[in-house]
Amino acid sequence: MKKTETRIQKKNHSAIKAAGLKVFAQFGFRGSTLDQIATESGLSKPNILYYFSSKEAIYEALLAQLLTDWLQPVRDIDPAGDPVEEILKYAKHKLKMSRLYPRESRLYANEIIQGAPRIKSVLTGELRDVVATLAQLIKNWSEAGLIRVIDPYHLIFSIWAMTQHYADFDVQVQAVLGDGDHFDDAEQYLEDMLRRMLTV
Amino acid sequence: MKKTETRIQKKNHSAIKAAGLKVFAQFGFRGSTLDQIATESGLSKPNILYYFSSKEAIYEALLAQLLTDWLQPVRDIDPAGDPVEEILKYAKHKLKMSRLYPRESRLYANEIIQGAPRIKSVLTGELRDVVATLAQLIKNWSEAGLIRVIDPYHLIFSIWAMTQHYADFDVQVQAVLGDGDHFDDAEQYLEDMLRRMLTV
DNA sequence: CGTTAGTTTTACCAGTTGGTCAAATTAATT
DNA sequence: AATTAATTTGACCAACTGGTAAAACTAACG
Repeated sequence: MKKTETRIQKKNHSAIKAAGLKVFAQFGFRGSTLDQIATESGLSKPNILYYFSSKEAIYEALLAQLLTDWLQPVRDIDPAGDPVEEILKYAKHKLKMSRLYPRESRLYANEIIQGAPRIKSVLTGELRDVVATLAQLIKNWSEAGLIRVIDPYHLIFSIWAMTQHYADFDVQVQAVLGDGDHFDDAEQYLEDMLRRMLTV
Repeated sequence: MKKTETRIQKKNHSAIKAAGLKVFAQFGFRGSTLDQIATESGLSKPNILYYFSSKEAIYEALLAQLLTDWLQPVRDIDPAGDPVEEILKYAKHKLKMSRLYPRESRLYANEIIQGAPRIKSVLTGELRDVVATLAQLIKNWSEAGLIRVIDPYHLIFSIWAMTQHYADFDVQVQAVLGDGDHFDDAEQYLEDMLRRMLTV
Protein backbone atom coordinates (compact mmCIF):
# COMPACT_ATOMS: atom_id res chain seq x y z
CA MET A 1 0.00 0.00 0.00
CA LYS A 2 3.02 2.27 -0.12
CA LYS A 3 1.83 4.88 -2.54
CA THR A 4 3.82 8.04 -2.60
CA GLU A 5 7.33 7.99 -1.25
CA THR A 6 8.73 11.47 -0.95
CA ARG A 7 12.15 12.32 -2.29
CA ILE A 8 13.56 12.44 1.24
CA GLN A 9 11.93 9.17 2.22
CA LYS A 10 13.37 7.44 -0.78
CA LYS A 11 16.84 8.77 -0.06
CA ASN A 12 16.79 7.93 3.64
CA HIS A 13 15.20 4.53 3.28
CA SER A 14 17.95 3.48 0.95
CA ALA A 15 20.65 5.15 3.04
CA ILE A 16 19.48 3.22 6.07
CA LYS A 17 19.28 -0.03 4.18
CA ALA A 18 22.74 0.48 2.74
CA ALA A 19 24.15 1.20 6.19
CA GLY A 20 22.22 -1.69 7.72
CA LEU A 21 23.53 -4.05 5.10
CA LYS A 22 27.08 -3.04 5.83
CA VAL A 23 26.72 -3.42 9.58
CA PHE A 24 24.50 -6.50 9.73
CA ALA A 25 26.67 -8.31 7.20
CA GLN A 26 29.68 -7.85 9.38
CA PHE A 27 28.29 -8.39 12.87
CA GLY A 28 25.07 -10.31 12.43
CA PHE A 29 21.76 -9.16 13.83
CA ARG A 30 22.55 -9.39 17.51
CA GLY A 31 26.04 -8.03 17.12
CA SER A 32 24.89 -4.91 15.32
CA THR A 33 23.65 -1.76 16.98
CA LEU A 34 21.40 1.05 15.86
CA ASP A 35 24.19 3.45 16.72
CA GLN A 36 26.48 1.78 14.21
CA ILE A 37 23.80 1.99 11.54
CA ALA A 38 23.16 5.60 12.50
CA THR A 39 26.82 6.54 12.20
CA GLU A 40 27.20 4.62 8.97
CA SER A 41 24.15 6.22 7.39
CA GLY A 42 24.84 9.71 8.65
CA LEU A 43 21.45 9.91 10.33
CA SER A 44 20.61 10.15 14.00
CA LYS A 45 19.28 7.12 15.84
CA PRO A 46 15.78 8.51 16.40
CA ASN A 47 15.70 9.59 12.81
CA ILE A 48 16.35 6.03 11.73
CA LEU A 49 13.49 4.86 13.88
CA TYR A 50 11.31 7.41 12.15
CA TYR A 51 11.76 5.47 8.92
CA PHE A 52 11.92 1.94 10.29
CA SER A 53 9.88 0.90 13.29
CA SER A 54 12.74 -1.10 14.82
CA LYS A 55 16.19 -2.52 14.29
CA GLU A 56 14.53 -5.77 13.34
CA ALA A 57 12.44 -4.04 10.69
CA ILE A 58 15.58 -2.88 8.88
CA TYR A 59 17.05 -6.36 9.07
CA GLU A 60 13.92 -8.00 7.77
CA ALA A 61 13.57 -5.55 4.91
CA LEU A 62 17.08 -6.48 3.83
CA LEU A 63 16.45 -10.19 4.14
CA ALA A 64 13.21 -10.03 2.21
CA GLN A 65 14.85 -8.18 -0.67
CA LEU A 66 17.71 -10.65 -0.61
CA LEU A 67 15.55 -13.73 -0.80
CA THR A 68 13.62 -12.59 -3.82
CA ASP A 69 16.85 -11.59 -5.58
CA TRP A 70 18.30 -15.01 -4.89
CA LEU A 71 15.37 -17.16 -5.83
CA GLN A 72 14.68 -15.49 -9.15
CA PRO A 73 17.73 -16.83 -11.01
CA VAL A 74 16.73 -20.37 -10.04
CA ARG A 75 13.34 -19.80 -11.58
CA ASP A 76 14.97 -18.32 -14.66
CA ILE A 77 16.58 -21.63 -15.55
CA ASP A 78 15.08 -22.67 -18.85
CA PRO A 79 13.86 -26.28 -18.96
CA ALA A 80 13.98 -26.10 -22.73
CA GLY A 81 17.53 -24.82 -22.86
CA ASP A 82 20.72 -26.84 -23.10
CA PRO A 83 21.11 -28.49 -19.67
CA VAL A 84 24.84 -27.97 -19.22
CA GLU A 85 24.68 -24.39 -20.40
CA GLU A 86 21.67 -23.61 -18.24
CA ILE A 87 23.33 -24.92 -15.11
CA LEU A 88 26.55 -23.13 -16.01
CA LYS A 89 24.64 -19.92 -16.60
CA TYR A 90 23.07 -20.21 -13.17
CA ALA A 91 26.37 -21.00 -11.45
CA LYS A 92 28.13 -18.10 -13.12
CA HIS A 93 25.29 -15.78 -12.22
CA LYS A 94 25.58 -16.90 -8.61
CA LEU A 95 29.32 -16.30 -8.66
CA LYS A 96 28.83 -12.86 -10.13
CA MET A 97 26.45 -12.05 -7.28
CA SER A 98 29.17 -13.07 -4.84
CA ARG A 99 31.59 -10.73 -6.55
CA LEU A 100 29.24 -7.78 -6.87
CA TYR A 101 27.27 -8.17 -3.66
CA PRO A 102 29.48 -9.89 -1.10
CA ARG A 103 27.79 -8.13 1.79
CA GLU A 104 24.41 -9.50 0.84
CA SER A 105 25.98 -12.94 0.78
CA ARG A 106 27.51 -12.43 4.21
CA LEU A 107 24.27 -11.10 5.63
CA TYR A 108 22.54 -14.24 4.45
CA ALA A 109 25.34 -16.46 5.72
CA ASN A 110 25.14 -14.87 9.15
CA GLU A 111 21.41 -15.47 9.28
CA ILE A 112 21.71 -19.11 8.23
CA ILE A 113 24.62 -19.91 10.53
CA GLN A 114 22.69 -18.52 13.44
CA GLY A 115 19.86 -20.90 12.72
CA ALA A 116 17.81 -18.72 10.36
CA PRO A 117 15.41 -17.73 13.16
CA ARG A 118 13.57 -15.19 11.03
CA ILE A 119 13.45 -16.92 7.67
CA LYS A 120 13.13 -20.57 8.50
CA SER A 121 9.60 -20.56 7.13
CA VAL A 122 10.86 -19.21 3.81
CA LEU A 123 13.52 -21.91 3.71
CA THR A 124 11.08 -24.75 4.29
CA GLY A 125 8.54 -23.07 2.03
CA GLU A 126 9.51 -21.06 -1.00
CA LEU A 127 13.16 -22.08 -1.13
CA ARG A 128 12.38 -25.74 -0.66
CA ASP A 129 9.80 -25.68 -3.43
CA VAL A 130 11.95 -23.81 -5.88
CA VAL A 131 14.85 -26.17 -5.26
CA ALA A 132 12.61 -29.21 -5.52
CA THR A 133 11.46 -28.02 -8.93
CA LEU A 134 15.02 -27.48 -10.07
CA ALA A 135 16.07 -30.86 -8.71
CA GLN A 136 13.26 -32.52 -10.62
CA LEU A 137 14.31 -30.73 -13.78
CA ILE A 138 17.89 -31.91 -13.35
CA LYS A 139 16.66 -35.42 -12.73
CA ASN A 140 14.63 -35.28 -15.92
CA TRP A 141 17.66 -34.12 -17.83
CA SER A 142 19.61 -37.01 -16.38
CA GLU A 143 16.99 -39.53 -17.33
CA ALA A 144 16.77 -38.12 -20.82
CA GLY A 145 20.48 -38.76 -21.14
CA LEU A 146 21.25 -35.06 -21.62
CA ILE A 147 23.52 -34.94 -18.60
CA ARG A 148 25.20 -37.54 -16.47
CA VAL A 149 23.23 -39.18 -13.67
CA ILE A 150 23.95 -37.07 -10.62
CA ASP A 151 22.45 -36.24 -7.24
CA PRO A 152 20.68 -32.98 -8.09
CA TYR A 153 20.50 -31.69 -4.53
CA HIS A 154 24.15 -32.08 -3.76
CA LEU A 155 24.97 -30.62 -7.15
CA ILE A 156 23.00 -27.52 -6.19
CA PHE A 157 24.63 -27.42 -2.76
CA SER A 158 28.06 -27.61 -4.32
CA ILE A 159 27.27 -24.65 -6.56
CA TRP A 160 25.98 -22.63 -3.63
CA ALA A 161 28.89 -23.60 -1.42
CA MET A 162 31.59 -22.77 -3.94
CA THR A 163 30.13 -19.51 -5.17
CA GLN A 164 29.26 -18.15 -1.76
CA HIS A 165 32.60 -19.21 -0.38
CA TYR A 166 34.35 -16.49 -2.35
CA ALA A 167 32.14 -13.83 -0.78
CA ASP A 168 31.71 -15.19 2.73
CA PHE A 169 35.29 -16.35 3.23
CA ASP A 170 36.83 -13.55 1.25
CA VAL A 171 39.29 -12.69 4.02
CA GLN A 172 40.60 -16.22 4.00
CA VAL A 173 40.84 -16.35 0.24
CA GLN A 174 42.76 -13.08 0.23
CA ALA A 175 45.03 -14.33 2.99
CA VAL A 176 45.90 -17.47 1.06
CA LEU A 177 46.06 -16.11 -2.47
CA GLY A 178 47.12 -12.57 -1.74
CA ASP A 179 45.03 -9.47 -2.28
CA GLY A 180 43.30 -9.07 -5.58
CA ASP A 181 40.34 -10.36 -7.53
CA HIS A 182 40.27 -14.13 -7.85
CA PHE A 183 36.80 -14.46 -9.29
CA ASP A 184 37.97 -15.04 -12.83
CA ASP A 185 40.05 -18.02 -11.77
CA ALA A 186 37.21 -19.22 -9.61
CA GLU A 187 34.84 -19.04 -12.54
CA GLN A 188 37.17 -21.05 -14.70
CA TYR A 189 37.54 -23.70 -12.01
CA LEU A 190 33.80 -23.81 -11.43
CA GLU A 191 33.03 -24.17 -15.12
CA ASP A 192 35.60 -26.92 -15.46
CA MET A 193 34.18 -28.73 -12.48
CA LEU A 194 30.58 -28.50 -13.62
CA ARG A 195 31.34 -29.62 -17.16
CA ARG A 196 33.18 -32.66 -15.80
CA MET A 197 30.34 -33.45 -13.46
CA LEU A 198 27.58 -33.02 -15.99
CA THR A 199 28.84 -34.35 -19.27
CA VAL A 200 28.42 -38.05 -19.77
CA MET B 1 53.63 -22.52 31.80
CA LYS B 2 50.37 -24.02 33.05
CA LYS B 3 51.68 -26.59 35.47
CA THR B 4 49.15 -27.97 37.89
CA GLU B 5 45.49 -27.62 37.03
CA THR B 6 43.29 -28.65 39.90
CA ARG B 7 40.40 -31.01 39.41
CA ILE B 8 37.93 -28.13 39.71
CA GLN B 9 39.88 -25.93 37.35
CA LYS B 10 39.95 -28.64 34.74
CA LYS B 11 36.23 -29.23 35.04
CA ASN B 12 35.26 -25.57 34.94
CA HIS B 13 37.64 -24.57 32.20
CA SER B 14 36.14 -27.16 29.94
CA ALA B 15 32.59 -26.39 31.03
CA ILE B 16 33.12 -22.75 30.14
CA LYS B 17 34.71 -23.58 26.83
CA ALA B 18 31.90 -25.96 25.96
CA ALA B 19 29.32 -23.33 26.81
CA GLY B 20 31.26 -20.63 25.00
CA LEU B 21 31.50 -22.76 21.90
CA LYS B 22 27.77 -23.28 21.87
CA VAL B 23 26.97 -19.60 22.33
CA PHE B 24 29.69 -18.05 20.16
CA ALA B 25 28.99 -20.48 17.33
CA GLN B 26 25.40 -19.34 17.21
CA PHE B 27 25.67 -15.61 17.79
CA GLY B 28 29.24 -14.66 16.94
CA PHE B 29 31.51 -12.82 19.32
CA ARG B 30 29.64 -9.55 19.54
CA GLY B 31 26.24 -11.18 19.62
CA SER B 32 27.12 -13.41 22.56
CA THR B 33 26.92 -12.40 26.21
CA LEU B 34 28.65 -13.61 29.31
CA ASP B 35 25.24 -14.19 30.84
CA GLN B 36 24.40 -16.67 28.11
CA ILE B 37 27.67 -18.49 28.65
CA ALA B 38 27.08 -18.41 32.38
CA THR B 39 23.61 -19.90 32.07
CA GLU B 40 24.79 -22.48 29.57
CA SER B 41 27.71 -23.56 31.73
CA GLY B 42 25.82 -23.52 35.00
CA LEU B 43 28.33 -21.13 36.55
CA SER B 44 27.81 -17.59 37.71
CA LYS B 45 29.14 -14.72 35.64
CA PRO B 46 31.80 -13.64 38.15
CA ASN B 47 32.82 -17.24 38.50
CA ILE B 48 33.44 -17.44 34.77
CA LEU B 49 35.63 -14.37 34.99
CA TYR B 50 37.58 -16.10 37.72
CA TYR B 51 38.70 -18.69 35.18
CA PHE B 52 38.95 -16.50 32.07
CA SER B 53 40.05 -12.92 32.31
CA SER B 54 37.43 -11.72 29.84
CA LYS B 55 34.81 -12.73 27.33
CA GLU B 56 37.43 -12.31 24.64
CA ALA B 57 39.79 -14.69 26.44
CA ILE B 58 37.24 -17.49 26.18
CA TYR B 59 36.67 -16.77 22.52
CA GLU B 60 40.36 -16.72 21.74
CA ALA B 61 41.02 -19.94 23.61
CA LEU B 62 38.40 -21.60 21.45
CA LEU B 63 39.78 -20.16 18.23
CA ALA B 64 43.34 -21.17 19.06
CA GLN B 65 42.29 -24.76 19.71
CA LEU B 66 40.28 -24.78 16.52
CA LEU B 67 43.09 -23.56 14.32
CA THR B 68 45.54 -26.20 15.42
CA ASP B 69 42.91 -28.91 14.99
CA TRP B 70 42.19 -27.72 11.48
CA LEU B 71 45.70 -27.28 10.22
CA GLN B 72 46.97 -30.65 11.37
CA PRO B 73 45.12 -32.78 8.81
CA VAL B 74 46.58 -30.68 6.01
CA ARG B 75 50.05 -31.41 7.33
CA ASP B 76 49.17 -35.09 7.59
CA ILE B 77 48.79 -35.41 3.83
CA ASP B 78 51.48 -37.83 2.73
CA PRO B 79 53.53 -36.65 -0.27
CA ALA B 80 54.57 -40.24 -0.84
CA GLY B 81 51.03 -41.59 -0.81
CA ASP B 82 48.71 -42.06 -3.74
CA PRO B 83 47.65 -38.52 -4.74
CA VAL B 84 43.98 -39.15 -5.36
CA GLU B 85 43.61 -41.20 -2.20
CA GLU B 86 45.49 -38.64 -0.11
CA ILE B 87 43.28 -35.79 -1.28
CA LEU B 88 40.19 -37.92 -0.79
CA LYS B 89 41.32 -38.86 2.68
CA TYR B 90 41.74 -35.21 3.55
CA ALA B 91 38.38 -34.22 2.10
CA LYS B 92 36.58 -37.00 3.92
CA HIS B 93 38.31 -36.08 7.14
CA LYS B 94 37.16 -32.50 6.69
CA LEU B 95 33.62 -33.64 6.07
CA LYS B 96 33.68 -35.83 9.14
CA MET B 97 34.77 -32.81 11.18
CA SER B 98 31.74 -30.94 9.85
CA ARG B 99 29.50 -33.77 10.90
CA LEU B 100 31.01 -34.30 14.35
CA TYR B 101 31.88 -30.71 15.21
CA PRO B 102 29.47 -28.43 13.39
CA ARG B 103 29.67 -25.80 16.11
CA GLU B 104 33.40 -25.46 15.72
CA SER B 105 32.84 -24.96 12.03
CA ARG B 106 30.22 -22.31 12.66
CA LEU B 107 32.39 -20.53 15.18
CA TYR B 108 35.14 -20.32 12.61
CA ALA B 109 32.72 -19.26 9.89
CA ASN B 110 31.42 -16.47 12.07
CA GLU B 111 34.92 -15.23 12.70
CA ILE B 112 35.89 -15.28 9.04
CA ILE B 113 32.70 -13.68 7.78
CA GLN B 114 33.19 -10.87 10.24
CA GLY B 115 36.59 -10.17 8.79
CA ALA B 116 38.69 -12.44 11.03
CA PRO B 117 39.72 -9.50 13.24
CA ARG B 118 41.45 -11.70 15.80
CA ILE B 119 43.06 -14.32 13.60
CA LYS B 120 44.02 -12.48 10.46
CA SER B 121 47.68 -12.88 11.33
CA VAL B 122 47.26 -16.64 11.55
CA LEU B 123 45.53 -16.67 8.19
CA THR B 124 48.27 -14.75 6.44
CA GLY B 125 50.91 -16.68 8.37
CA GLU B 126 50.50 -20.27 9.35
CA LEU B 127 47.45 -21.04 7.22
CA ARG B 128 48.92 -19.40 4.15
CA ASP B 129 52.16 -21.36 4.51
CA VAL B 130 50.49 -24.69 5.10
CA VAL B 131 48.23 -24.18 2.11
CA ALA B 132 51.12 -23.04 -0.06
CA THR B 133 52.96 -26.25 0.77
CA LEU B 134 49.94 -28.34 -0.09
CA ALA B 135 49.37 -26.41 -3.30
CA GLN B 136 52.96 -27.05 -4.32
CA LEU B 137 52.56 -30.74 -3.58
CA ILE B 138 49.44 -30.91 -5.72
CA LYS B 139 51.23 -29.07 -8.50
CA ASN B 140 54.08 -31.58 -8.32
CA TRP B 141 51.62 -34.42 -8.55
CA SER B 142 50.08 -32.77 -11.58
CA GLU B 143 53.42 -32.32 -13.28
CA ALA B 144 54.36 -35.89 -12.54
CA GLY B 145 51.21 -36.93 -14.37
CA LEU B 146 49.76 -38.57 -11.26
CA ILE B 147 46.69 -36.36 -11.30
CA ARG B 148 45.13 -34.10 -13.86
CA VAL B 149 46.44 -30.55 -14.24
CA ILE B 150 44.29 -28.46 -11.93
CA ASP B 151 44.39 -25.17 -10.04
CA PRO B 152 45.48 -26.42 -6.61
CA TYR B 153 44.20 -23.41 -4.68
CA HIS B 154 40.71 -23.50 -6.06
CA LEU B 155 40.67 -27.24 -5.59
CA ILE B 156 41.40 -26.71 -1.91
CA PHE B 157 38.79 -23.95 -1.69
CA SER B 158 36.21 -26.22 -3.25
CA ILE B 159 36.90 -28.89 -0.65
CA TRP B 160 36.65 -26.40 2.17
CA ALA B 161 33.53 -24.81 0.76
CA MET B 162 31.66 -28.05 0.20
CA THR B 163 32.56 -29.72 3.47
CA GLN B 164 31.93 -26.71 5.66
CA HIS B 165 28.70 -25.97 3.87
CA TYR B 166 27.05 -28.97 5.47
CA ALA B 167 27.92 -27.69 8.94
CA ASP B 168 27.52 -23.95 8.48
CA PHE B 169 24.39 -24.06 6.34
CA ASP B 170 22.91 -27.05 8.09
CA VAL B 171 19.56 -25.32 8.63
CA GLN B 172 19.25 -24.69 4.93
CA VAL B 173 20.26 -28.22 4.02
CA GLN B 174 17.70 -29.59 6.45
CA ALA B 175 15.05 -27.25 5.09
CA VAL B 176 15.65 -28.39 1.52
CA LEU B 177 16.27 -32.09 2.08
CA GLY B 178 14.19 -32.64 5.18
CA ASP B 179 15.51 -33.47 8.61
CA GLY B 180 18.04 -36.22 8.91
CA ASP B 181 21.68 -36.95 8.28
CA HIS B 182 22.79 -36.20 4.75
CA PHE B 183 26.50 -36.58 5.27
CA ASP B 184 26.71 -40.01 3.69
CA ASP B 185 25.20 -38.72 0.46
CA ALA B 186 27.41 -35.68 0.68
CA GLU B 187 30.47 -37.87 1.03
CA GLN B 188 29.52 -39.91 -1.98
CA TYR B 189 28.99 -36.79 -4.06
CA LEU B 190 32.26 -35.28 -2.86
CA GLU B 191 34.22 -38.43 -3.65
CA ASP B 192 32.66 -38.66 -7.09
CA MET B 193 33.47 -35.02 -7.76
CA LEU B 194 37.06 -35.25 -6.63
CA ARG B 195 37.78 -38.43 -8.57
CA ARG B 196 36.42 -36.81 -11.73
CA MET B 197 38.46 -33.70 -11.12
CA LEU B 198 41.68 -35.48 -10.32
CA THR B 199 41.90 -38.48 -12.57
CA VAL B 200 43.34 -37.83 -15.98
C1' DC C 1 3.05 34.28 3.05
C1' DG C 2 0.76 31.12 5.92
C1' DT C 3 -0.48 26.62 6.81
C1' DT C 4 0.17 21.97 7.01
C1' DA C 5 2.64 17.77 6.46
C1' DG C 6 6.96 15.84 6.81
C1' DT C 7 11.49 15.62 9.06
C1' DT C 8 15.09 16.03 12.54
C1' DT C 9 16.89 16.82 17.05
C1' DT C 10 17.38 16.98 22.07
C1' DA C 11 16.67 14.88 26.19
C1' DC C 12 15.53 10.93 28.15
C1' DC C 13 14.50 5.96 29.95
C1' DA C 14 14.58 1.23 31.49
C1' DG C 15 17.06 -2.90 30.56
C1' DT C 16 21.36 -5.09 29.40
C1' DT C 17 26.29 -5.29 28.89
C1' DG C 18 31.22 -6.70 30.44
C1' DG C 19 33.53 -6.42 34.38
C1' DT C 20 34.96 -5.45 39.60
C1' DC C 21 35.33 -6.22 44.53
C1' DA C 22 35.09 -7.79 48.99
C1' DA C 23 32.99 -11.08 51.64
C1' DA C 24 31.57 -15.78 52.19
C1' DT C 25 32.17 -20.47 51.28
C1' DT C 26 34.55 -24.70 50.24
C1' DA C 27 38.59 -27.69 49.44
C1' DA C 28 43.36 -29.02 50.39
C1' DT C 29 47.27 -29.28 53.37
C1' DT C 30 49.65 -29.38 57.65
C1' DA D 1 41.41 -29.31 63.92
C1' DA D 2 43.61 -25.38 62.29
C1' DT D 3 45.39 -22.92 58.63
C1' DT D 4 45.87 -21.74 54.14
C1' DA D 5 44.67 -21.68 49.37
C1' DA D 6 41.14 -22.06 46.04
C1' DT D 7 36.49 -21.16 44.72
C1' DT D 8 31.94 -19.02 44.60
C1' DT D 9 28.67 -15.51 45.47
C1' DG D 10 26.04 -11.06 45.90
C1' DA D 11 26.09 -6.39 45.40
C1' DC D 12 27.47 -3.22 42.47
C1' DC D 13 29.01 0.00 38.42
C1' DA D 14 29.72 2.69 34.27
C1' DA D 15 28.92 2.24 29.48
C1' DC D 16 25.87 0.90 26.12
C1' DT D 17 21.43 -0.99 24.32
C1' DG D 18 16.85 -0.32 21.65
C1' DG D 19 13.43 2.65 21.87
C1' DT D 20 10.24 6.96 23.19
C1' DA D 21 8.22 11.75 23.54
C1' DA D 22 7.87 16.17 22.48
C1' DA D 23 9.65 20.08 20.78
C1' DA D 24 12.05 22.34 16.91
C1' DC D 25 12.83 22.65 12.40
C1' DT D 26 12.22 22.32 7.23
C1' DA D 27 9.83 21.47 2.87
C1' DA D 28 5.61 21.62 0.05
C1' DC D 29 1.67 23.79 -1.43
C1' DG D 30 -2.16 26.79 -1.93
